[in-house]
Amino acid sequence: MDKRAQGEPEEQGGQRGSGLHARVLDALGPAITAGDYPPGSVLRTDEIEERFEVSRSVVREVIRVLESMHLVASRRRVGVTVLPPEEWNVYDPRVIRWRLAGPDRPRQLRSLTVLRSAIEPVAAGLAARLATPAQCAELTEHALGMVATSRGQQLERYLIHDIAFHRVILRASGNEMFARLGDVVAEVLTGRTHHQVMFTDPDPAAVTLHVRVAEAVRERDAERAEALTREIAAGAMAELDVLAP
Amino acid sequence: MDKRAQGEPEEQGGQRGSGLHARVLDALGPAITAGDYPPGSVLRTDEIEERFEVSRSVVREVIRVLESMHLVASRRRVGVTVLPPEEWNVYDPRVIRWRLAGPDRPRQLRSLTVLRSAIEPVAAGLAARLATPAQCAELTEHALGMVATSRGQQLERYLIHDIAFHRVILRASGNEMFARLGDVVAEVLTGRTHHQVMFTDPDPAAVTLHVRVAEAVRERDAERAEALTREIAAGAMAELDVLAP
DNA sequence: CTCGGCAAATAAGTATGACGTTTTGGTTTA
DNA sequence: TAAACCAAAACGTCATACTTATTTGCCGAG
Repeated sequence: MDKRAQGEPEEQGGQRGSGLHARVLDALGPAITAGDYPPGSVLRTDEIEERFEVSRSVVREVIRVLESMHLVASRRRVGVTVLPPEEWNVYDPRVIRWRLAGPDRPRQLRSLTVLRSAIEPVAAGLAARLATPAQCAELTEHALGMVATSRGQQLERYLIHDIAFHRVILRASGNEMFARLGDVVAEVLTGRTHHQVMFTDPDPAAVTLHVRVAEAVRERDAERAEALTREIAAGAMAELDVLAP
Repeated sequence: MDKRAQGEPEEQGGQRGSGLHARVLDALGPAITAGDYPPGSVLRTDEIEERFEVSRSVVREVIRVLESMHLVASRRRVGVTVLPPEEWNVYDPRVIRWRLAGPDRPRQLRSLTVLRSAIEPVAAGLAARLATPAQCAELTEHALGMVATSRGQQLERYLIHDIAFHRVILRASGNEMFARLGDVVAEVLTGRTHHQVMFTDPDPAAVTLHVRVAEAVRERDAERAEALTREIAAGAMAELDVLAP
């Protein structure tokens, strides 16, 4: 057969995974979640095979993965049909990433922010009751880091502390499902920073709130931790109304 | 090769999907989530191949799906290594189902209930602002259905209304991510009913709360809808402390 | 004795051809 | 006209050959 891409450094775009499997998946996944194939459209395996110049093995494995995300359903004699968005496993990190990278980004960002505003306050309340001393220390450290980097064009460093702060809260909640949202929060915060006008420093009020949350957790004041985090969440929602369509 | 399972009705256990792929997946998935293979253990494809008497293709597709759930990671020259629970995609419906069916059930049930207690009040608040008249009607209908079936050993019919009620709230919230938790809630409620002593009728207080939530949503009172749902959630948490280890 | 590189072994990754199975839809027949 | 039947289409499964990355460990240089 024809030799393709034999090792030369022609790494295109921003996908991870260098295998053929990953390459096809990172082409089809985003395309589907972007709505390029409207619900109900059918893909045939041999068509994909031809389009990407890969073998059936690869295509079939990709289809299986897409199927496991409920993006498509494969049926005999009919082909691989694209499922409507309501069916998608919207909690799958890859689906989230794909949608954040596509035209659905604003809507997705809003969904995720609402999700955050529901989860994080409860997580903070739990963290106040369960956080280890080490976690309390981390929390304070990152809150102070946010203060230190909140002025003078240090958004990138600020972002790191911000993400770490929320990650610690989610992990300290002691709930595995909350903990798993750390990546989602990171994605949202990163997206916000990188799409915002890069000249505006973070809202000082938000910074202060983070410090006070760390304080409340350290003092095991669950009520206050929850209430303060709810304020942070409200801020995030308000910010969204300014930025998103 | 040897002919295996050529169509005779030897359907074992409670898994859906009759393909070989589904059969192997429904054997390996539960085993891994149950902890039968401790994190770090390695599975070799040809070993699985032999154990289940299926071909390489099938095994590879199963591995790819397990990999997409972050239950395992496949590396060349090493094999397929089982990942630690912190890595698992705990929002994948199948992972949830598998864990609920295994020894991790109590812990999983607790996680899910905490998740519910964070999400559902916020969802109810949103539903109060966004629910269509039709959804309000559904809500009332199911709340009344719960009342009607709350006495006299009609737990199964009660359960149906209970599930439907929560599903409508989650869908009416207008948030796709909330909506997708409908199945999770259904799973939790079903599990609770079927593991509880089947002779105790539902708590009348909880029933009343549902009726009042429907009322609040119908009257577009977001605050009240949220507060009442928070009470329902608190009840579910309290109930859990009685039932779970 | 240690370090560093080269070579062989190993297991996953990919390609391909053959066959089985289910669904669909048209065609034939009562 | 309606029911039964047959054939084509697409996925599902199997088997096998070959490729590639990674690890292990041997061996020689320092």
